[in-house]
Amino acid sequence: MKQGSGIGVLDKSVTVLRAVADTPCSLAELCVRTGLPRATAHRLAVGLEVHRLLQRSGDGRWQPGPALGELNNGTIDPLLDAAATVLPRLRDLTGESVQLYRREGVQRVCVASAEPPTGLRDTVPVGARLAMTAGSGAKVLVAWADPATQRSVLADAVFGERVLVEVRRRGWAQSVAERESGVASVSAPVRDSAGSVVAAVSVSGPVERIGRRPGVRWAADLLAAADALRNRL
Amino acid sequence: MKQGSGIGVLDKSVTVLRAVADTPCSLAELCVRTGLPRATAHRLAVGLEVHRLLQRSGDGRWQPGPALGELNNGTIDPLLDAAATVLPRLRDLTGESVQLYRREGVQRVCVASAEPPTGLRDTVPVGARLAMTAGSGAKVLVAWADPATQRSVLADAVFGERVLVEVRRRGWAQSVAERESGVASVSAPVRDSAGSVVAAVSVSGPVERIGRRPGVRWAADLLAAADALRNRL
DNA sequence: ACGATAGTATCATCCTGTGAAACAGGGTAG
DNA sequence: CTACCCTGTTTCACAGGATGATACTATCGT
Repeated sequence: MKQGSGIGVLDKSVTVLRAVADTPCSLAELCVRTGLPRATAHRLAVGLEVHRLLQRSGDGRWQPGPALGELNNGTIDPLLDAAATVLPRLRDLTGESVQLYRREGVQRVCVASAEPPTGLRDTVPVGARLAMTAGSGAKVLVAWADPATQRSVLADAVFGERVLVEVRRRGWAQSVAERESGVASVSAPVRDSAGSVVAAVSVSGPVERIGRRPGVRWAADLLAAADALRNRL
Repeated sequence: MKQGSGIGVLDKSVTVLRAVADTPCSLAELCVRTGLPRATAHRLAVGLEVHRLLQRSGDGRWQPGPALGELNNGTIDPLLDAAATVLPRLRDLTGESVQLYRREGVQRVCVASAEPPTGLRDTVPVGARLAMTAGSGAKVLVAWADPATQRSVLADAVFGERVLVEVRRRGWAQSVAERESGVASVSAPVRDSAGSVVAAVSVSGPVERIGRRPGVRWAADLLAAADALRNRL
């Protein structure tokens, strides 16, 4: 899946920004998260700092800078605002990684995430584009998509129309090793006040730990989180 | 004043982002605002669009993209949030350009702006760093700065300690052709709930139109705007 | 039909960004 | 106290990426 614009420096810079979006980190950790050599990661991070897109905390860790809010002309996305408190709470409750996805055409984008600080865990960087052909978040977003999008996606999806009917009936979806080997997840739709599905909130983690039916454990918590998000829109 | 990081593509990309932060624009206008050749402006804008840092409105104009909010980990700056409504209102009331500045060391940064759509007007791009040695915004930020910063700035400023005493007494500052020839401005401090000055809000425009004593006309409106900002912090 | 303007694509050229290596500083184990 | 490891920062030869003039396409106004 195309993640780059074709402009190397821009692509790497965005990789760096995404790497610290969820959690601040040291330069060494930034190299790990981005895959960049230390000299390159350092040069780009300092460059972004000059433009106030990144800043360093007191202990030297890299984190998002104030210009991100300024370049947005003060526009606050209420869903992201709500996600900033709801996702960490769901992560703490479940002990697993949590993501929020939005549909964009026949792809989905991770627009917010919260993950446990240590241990084996599923990491989806903010900004990452994923296919809509696999995974519980995809099932949810497709289940409530327009018919044209459904037809387009189902042509290549690992699930079929029957699964989508079930997702709409049950109100949530789960998957095992669909998007990624060894990972299971469960997702629920986030609706706006008009009832339209505007995002999907997901809990994901290794199959060995969360089992093949994570919905049994966490559907109620997920639906509560989805409601909390909806109530803030 | 150093505005660049030394990484050409990053610097140009940020120039593009800043150019559309306040008001969306066409590609042609983007070239004017950034000074970039059309091929370069187009390539960078499309690259930023791929990363969702820019997006195109229905009529093809470039505007901030959703990733800016996402990369910020949902962090909302209440001052910028408040500025998004207060600054446009002040611009409409005065008919002139309005800016919000924050102090950063011995410089100030324009963190929000609102300007009239047409005609002769003072443009300060969001993200621009200005000196603290001239201009009404500088006077306000220095007047309430710590003594060390005051001493450092006053060594090179076009105003002296006496001016700062007067600014603190009066509660606002004005200037004529200090930061820029032909431009006059008036500024007021924005305080937080503890009473500390956290920003300066300014009205600026051509001297011929707003006169050499813009404070007479707009000090009351400015102070009201500063209060409106403070009440949202 | 024509000219102007805007958006998009191409590609020869040259300048920029890369990243291995070196350096400096701090922390820790022996 | 010394040696080693790790982290952050800087340097610079070189490879490759970004530039921007130009061409192309589409739309609009006269």
